[in-house]
Amino acid sequence: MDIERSISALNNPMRRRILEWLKDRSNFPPALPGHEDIEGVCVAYIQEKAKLSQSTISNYMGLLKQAGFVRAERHGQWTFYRRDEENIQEFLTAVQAELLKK
Amino acid sequence: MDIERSISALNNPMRRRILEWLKDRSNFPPALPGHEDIEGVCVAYIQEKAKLSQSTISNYMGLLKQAGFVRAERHGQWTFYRRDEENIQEFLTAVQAELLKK
DNA sequence: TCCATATATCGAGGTATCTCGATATTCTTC
DNA sequence: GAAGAATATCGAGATACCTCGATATATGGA
Repeated sequence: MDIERSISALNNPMRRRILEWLKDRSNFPPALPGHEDIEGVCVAYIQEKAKLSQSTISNYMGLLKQAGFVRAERHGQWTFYRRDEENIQEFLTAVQAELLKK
Repeated sequence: MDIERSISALNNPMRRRILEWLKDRSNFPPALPGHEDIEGVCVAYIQEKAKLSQSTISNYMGLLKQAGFVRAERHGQWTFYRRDEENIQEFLTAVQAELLKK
């Protein structure tokens, strides 16, 4: 858990928005046929919603992954990203311990 | 409460360390004579501990203040900075609401 | 094997942040 | 009001971040 990297990843409005979008699969188009049971959203869907370039979104997801906020799972040619709730909770606990007085 | 500005202020290790130092007055030299009852720490003390230039620390404290993490109080030629626990708590609640799923 | 698709990586231009020294401002004291 | 001290602001060079298009890599299908 690298709090430095995590805060840095959060220091960008679009990356935070993506994290919010990923709370609910229904923020994105329906799953690809044959992939209905896979948790997570492919990069193309996130890019479409964010309206940023493919390389930027791929980079963002890599940063969010390094920060521990998301997990990536490859299925065929797609990479599916989903939130890592445990790590997110761990980060919140850590930042709270660092910021709060007692 | 500008979460954008707050996260940006936290996105620097020394600024976070200063916030931690300010949890406890005893992290700094004793109060100046005649100012024993004033809450907060003057810029010079923070600078001495941080070992960064005066202008940098002044700038950092300004950023922490804009972010709502500290309050500034002028007494004569000194500016005393102290943590704003209410705003810190408010920030933590806000970031938790944004990050946490339910 | 060759091609199309999805994603990752690379290189670069623009912008913001970091940090400093120099200077300005504010306040105290003589 | 002049000098000195504490802090704030300014200007600048170095570094990091943002974002893109171009290219590379991996996968699936004809």
